[in-house]
Amino acid sequence: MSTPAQDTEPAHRYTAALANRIEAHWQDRWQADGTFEAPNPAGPMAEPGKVAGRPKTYVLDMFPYPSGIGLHVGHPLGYIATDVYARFKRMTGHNVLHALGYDAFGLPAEQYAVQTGQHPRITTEANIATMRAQLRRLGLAHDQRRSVSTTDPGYYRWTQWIFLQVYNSWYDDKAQRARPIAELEALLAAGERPVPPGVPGVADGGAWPELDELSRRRVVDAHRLAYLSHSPVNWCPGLGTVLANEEVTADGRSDRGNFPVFKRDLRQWMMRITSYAPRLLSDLDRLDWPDSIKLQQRNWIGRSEGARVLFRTDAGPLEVFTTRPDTLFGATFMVVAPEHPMLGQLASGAWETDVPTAWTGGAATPRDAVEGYRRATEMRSDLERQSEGRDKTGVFTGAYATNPVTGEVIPVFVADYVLMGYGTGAIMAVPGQDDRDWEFAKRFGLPVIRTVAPPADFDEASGAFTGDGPAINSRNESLDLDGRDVAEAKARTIDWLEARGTGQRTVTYKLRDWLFSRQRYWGEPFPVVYDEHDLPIGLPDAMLPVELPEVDDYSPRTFAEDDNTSEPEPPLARKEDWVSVTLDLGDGPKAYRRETNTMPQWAGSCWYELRYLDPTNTERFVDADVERYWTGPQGEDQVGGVDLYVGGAEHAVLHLLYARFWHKVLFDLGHVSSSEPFHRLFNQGMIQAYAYTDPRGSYVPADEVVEEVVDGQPTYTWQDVPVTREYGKMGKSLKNMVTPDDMCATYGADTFRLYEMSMGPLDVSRPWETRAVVGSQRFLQRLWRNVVDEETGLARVVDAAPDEATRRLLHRTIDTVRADLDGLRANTAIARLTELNNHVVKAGVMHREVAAAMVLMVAPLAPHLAEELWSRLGHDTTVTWTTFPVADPALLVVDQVTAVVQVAGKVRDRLEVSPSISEDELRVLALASEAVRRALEGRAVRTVIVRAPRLVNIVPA
RNA sequence: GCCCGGGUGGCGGAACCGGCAGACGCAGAGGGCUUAAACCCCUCGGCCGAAAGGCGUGCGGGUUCGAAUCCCGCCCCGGGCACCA
Repeated sequence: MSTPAQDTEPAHRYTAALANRIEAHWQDRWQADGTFEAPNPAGPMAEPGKVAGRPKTYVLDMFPYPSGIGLHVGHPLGYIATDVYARFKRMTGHNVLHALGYDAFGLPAEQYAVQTGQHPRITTEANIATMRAQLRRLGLAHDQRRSVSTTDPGYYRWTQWIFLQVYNSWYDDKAQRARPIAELEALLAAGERPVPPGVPGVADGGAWPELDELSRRRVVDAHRLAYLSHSPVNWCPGLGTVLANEEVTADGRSDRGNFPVFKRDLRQWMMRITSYAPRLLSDLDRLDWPDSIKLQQRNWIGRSEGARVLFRTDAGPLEVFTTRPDTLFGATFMVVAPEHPMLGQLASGAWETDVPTAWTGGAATPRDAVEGYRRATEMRSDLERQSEGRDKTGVFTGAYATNPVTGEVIPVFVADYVLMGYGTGAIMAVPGQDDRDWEFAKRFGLPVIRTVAPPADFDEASGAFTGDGPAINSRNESLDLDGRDVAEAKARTIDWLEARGTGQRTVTYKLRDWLFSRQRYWGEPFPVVYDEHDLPIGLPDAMLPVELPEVDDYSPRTFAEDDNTSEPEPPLARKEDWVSVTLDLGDGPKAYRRETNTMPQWAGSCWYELRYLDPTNTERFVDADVERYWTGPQGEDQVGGVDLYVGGAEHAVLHLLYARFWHKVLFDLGHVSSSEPFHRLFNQGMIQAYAYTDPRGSYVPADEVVEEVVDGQPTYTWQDVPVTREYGKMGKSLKNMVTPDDMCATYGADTFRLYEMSMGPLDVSRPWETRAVVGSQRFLQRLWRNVVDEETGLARVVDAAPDEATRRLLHRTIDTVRADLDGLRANTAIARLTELNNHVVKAGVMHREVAAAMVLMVAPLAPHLAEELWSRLGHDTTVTWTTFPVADPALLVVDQVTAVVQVAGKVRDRLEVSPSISEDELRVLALASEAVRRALEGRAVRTVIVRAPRLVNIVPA
């Protein structure tokens, strides 16, 4: 065991030590030669000669976050897959752009920095350096010149610039696109657009010429795609920041940290992503994305067709949204959300005499009841609201409304099962046809009118009937729905409402505007200041970047996780000498206060794929020609965008939705030529791992666990103690972490790459198994030994032409490997290459022609080894730009195939036949088979199915 | 509850449009080389059975000359959404 390997091993065996030497050598060489630098058509990276005549391919990995913990073997899976694909594309004549940068702002960097006591910039830079080194060791063919970091002022300057583009635009619903804000001002001034009602601080009904300067600014601000909103937002005291809807889990906790989240009225920055809901939805059809991701985005955007209907009340018209206008005759009460703006007016009267106490909640007046309910709702976290079960709560407002089709007077309630953020924040309740309304009606003793006839076997006591059926009880003097199905009844009702001006057909989306500010230090500062009126002003481009200032205390102000009375405190607000600033914004030096919130982590990743294209440009975020070349519209569908985007499915509705939104704004404003950022998306699966716990529930080192089969059952022990196996994530605390560094040291980077690619299809999750890695190493060792003499280190290939069988196998392999690599199926490509390699081992001779082709085919997978073998075969050029082998069609034609002979669908014989054999010939041969005669056992033949030349199926009587 | 995926040897997986189930690899068994071991090379290997043969792609049905593959109904696992009117 202690015998040094060198004593017994041949001097030139492909061991981990040799692999590591080869790998270091070629990595240095690639770096010195700039082998993977992709030429641009224009700008500082322009090399028009290299661009011409080559199709382009843009291969992108999801922007990694440089974690302080380091990588485990699961992290590089996607990077290796894109590297294999990118290398293959280079070898088939493409100009390939493949780069990797760092998404380095955000909560984890800040938390890690707080733990280590170092400034986030220092920790972040150290983490990036560590990750670069880890990834460099894998031989990833990235264009290093294009590696950007979101935390670099040269990068976030443009993130701020894009923010200002969004800020300085509005959405023209008629044109269905964003336009510069100056065009809105012109339209307002010309009277071509009315001043909308409801702008805070502006009296309704005023025309533009009558408005003062401040009111005009407020009106314009109310149209911006990035705007300040004073509205209920997700406030997370445990994190000390507000969060976007996408960052809050279904049970009302923060996605990160798992702290409770409260709805609080706060002034925060929002982005008007809702304007883009129709296009974000419909453009999904043009994308080559996994159906599951498209579906998740569709569900998140949540389009619903229905109608808005006005109900008359003493406090004025109360508007509801419903997807079931056909059930209007069954609306026996109404419910408004606790945050509804009309609530105060609705609850202004006194109780009538016979109102049940269940309705009043015991309050003396409707105002008390509603106010108490509203406050109780506010004090509860979303989590509490949900965990209190689905038991409906609410109080009567004391107000009544008139059902527009029946003329009936119905009570109006307030209840938290109606959400202010969706529809109009008010509903008509139809207990007969809606489960939630049914529950509420049962609890408060409200009447139920069925307007859709349920099937005969329907249990009337069981609740609402939400299915389709003929309408009943739905008739007045001018509208008769009875007998109509749901679709027909909906249409007729809407027509009736529209004719009377009490309702209209409409489409509603679940998507909410994007809460864009965070109370964090480690993020992009907003390029915004406030004037003496506390109105925001976007800074001019010339003042960018607004650099993140150095501060003494960058830690977030967090609170007890259930402390919902506290106020968010942005760390930057503590730096008073930075916050107060004197600027000349065109009207002389004046005092301003800076915005102290920072942007969410998603900001930097919303456009990084564009910066890779032109990372050093100081004039524009990306040069127009460069952008058009790499991501411009092309092909029949004219979509454009990144050709292949690989990453995990966890970003389905976060990054992927935000990035699409920003990209569309940039497209509308003419800054990019494609309407979508990512044309093709591929989700790689996760590499998971087994973890083991001892009887006390503590994790034990997974690599020290012994597996034995006892009585046919696998058992696991650690230091003779039985342990329990579980399957899940890989992590330090689970004591099952395996790192790429471990694998490179033990086997070499090429073996590691090959193993990750051979484990299975890229999109499937699977368990990591270190002991299986040796299989990939054996393959590379055999390939090495087939080409190189282990004693001398010299190539041992023969120049003679290979035999016919070998050559045919080679070309069949070339044909399938090409197709497999192009289709991201490296696992099956490797299987075919292994077969060919094993064939050469068995033949005992490696012909130069075969060796060259094999080395080139292996090059995308195991690039260092391929470079070394290519060099030892006498070449002085890199394999990177050498043409991938092409199969000779003549050698793919087989001269003999195996025909299967079945009797009653069971294989009974095999015949070697010509591929051009006729059906009749094959039938005769099959029927003559001795095995067939035996299997027939004297029975007569009823039918013979012949599929020449592969198969015959004989069906006995 | 609703919506997506997915269930194939001891394990990871292959099988492209309905036509040889289990490619390739790991682990295993046997053999060769070796003083010996490792490496390497060869052979075996779904299950039952001595064999002939039978049974086999989560379970139960169906379509078909023929089903891992298509259809219907279940079960289990993974993921997403969830008071969205």
